[in-house]
Amino acid sequence: MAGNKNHSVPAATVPRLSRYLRKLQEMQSRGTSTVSSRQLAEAVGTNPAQIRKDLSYFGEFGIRGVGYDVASLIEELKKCLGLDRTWNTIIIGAGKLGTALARYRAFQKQGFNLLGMFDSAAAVIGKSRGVGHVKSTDELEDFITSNRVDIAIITTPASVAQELIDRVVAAGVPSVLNFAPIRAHVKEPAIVRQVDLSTELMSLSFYLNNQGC
Amino acid sequence: MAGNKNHSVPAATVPRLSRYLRKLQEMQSRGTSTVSSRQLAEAVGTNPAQIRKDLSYFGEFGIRGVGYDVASLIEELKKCLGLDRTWNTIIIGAGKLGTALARYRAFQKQGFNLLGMFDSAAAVIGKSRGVGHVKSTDELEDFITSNRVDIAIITTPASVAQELIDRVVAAGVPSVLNFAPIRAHVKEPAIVRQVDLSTELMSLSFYLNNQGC
DNA sequence: GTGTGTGAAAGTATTCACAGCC
DNA sequence: GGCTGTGAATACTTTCACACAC
Repeated sequence: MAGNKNHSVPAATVPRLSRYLRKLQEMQSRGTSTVSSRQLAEAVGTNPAQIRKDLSYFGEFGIRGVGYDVASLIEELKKCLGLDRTWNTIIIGAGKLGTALARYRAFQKQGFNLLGMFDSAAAVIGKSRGVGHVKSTDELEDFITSNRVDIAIITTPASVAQELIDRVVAAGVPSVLNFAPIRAHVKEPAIVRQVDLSTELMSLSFYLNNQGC
Repeated sequence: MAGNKNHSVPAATVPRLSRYLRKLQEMQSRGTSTVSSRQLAEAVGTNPAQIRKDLSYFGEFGIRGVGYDVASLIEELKKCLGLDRTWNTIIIGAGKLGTALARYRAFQKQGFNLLGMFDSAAAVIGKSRGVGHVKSTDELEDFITSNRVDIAIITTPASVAQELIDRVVAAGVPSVLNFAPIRAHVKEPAIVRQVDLSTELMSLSFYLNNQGC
């Protein structure tokens, strides 16, 4: 069986695949060569049937009575997740958070290639922030036109985030990872994901506060 | 495992409440005093029924035929989310990301009070990182014993994250917000939430790659 | 025997649609 | 007229349980 289309893959499955991948890579580095759905489920904190069901959307990767070969399951998952290629990224916002991400080289190893950083503050433009010089946001459109940019990572203040997202999407960037504390919107067919510190803190607050309201 | 959750509020509702709150605060600062579920839904990108259903788990906050009073809905949501009080936090890991979070004062305004930062590297201990001096992780247990710490924010490398989480939870911290790229586990009744950059990037990769696998 | 792959069942979440109130 | 609050309906997700392969 070949050519599963991913519009039938449940949205909830996708982030789990990346957690399976990470755990499998960790197991591989410790010398594990075979794993059952039960062992992997234990390691990532889920149910074995969840894992088998998730994998079943993409193919049959296991051997009955045995389990999964760690190395080949890693390869399959990377293929499913589109990690058998390189994605070009830019970071917009060269503050502390943007700089932290630029210097976080771990994801370069997974195929995310940081092409450049942009900021609007004269004080940081031209400075080195782990990936060449910081460019002016004025140059965004030109840069996107002459380089394939797959993912724009937004680490600007909330006040300018949506405007910058609109600009990069209009210039042709197909996806956005937004760290600014706004609910960003993009025009179809572009896609956006949010990383939202304050929502996570407030969720903790809710569960800590379990006699309130 | 037996997961005893708060009341009967769906887990999916909780993070949405914080997004409603953020948008309402933004609307209030622009002078809006009344809002209908349709207007709020439009602003946050969801369905009006979703909002009414989410709010209905906590009470009846609206006026039929009119909508919601922005100011009083803000107050109600803050109460529901436990934001009518102060939560004490610490940051463990004084690298770029930890420092970025420490300097991000926006969440101080929502009632999250940063008590201190901890690191294990001699080079940063004692340095100023936006909130007094960075303390040694050796002092964690003493600090937690003598100060009420509600939330530990983990911004360390993956290799030491789970060990530090185990230590702070054992010392009595009831909740953890983990930025390290591991799937952290905590012993009941402590709670943990993950902010996972690489999972988000890989999810984008999956959807960008829509003819793969 | 062991463990996968998968329909069916159970459990959650979202959306509809309308009664009731302003 | 408008809009909320909510049971009912739909859609989605997880878990069960067992046929089947090793």
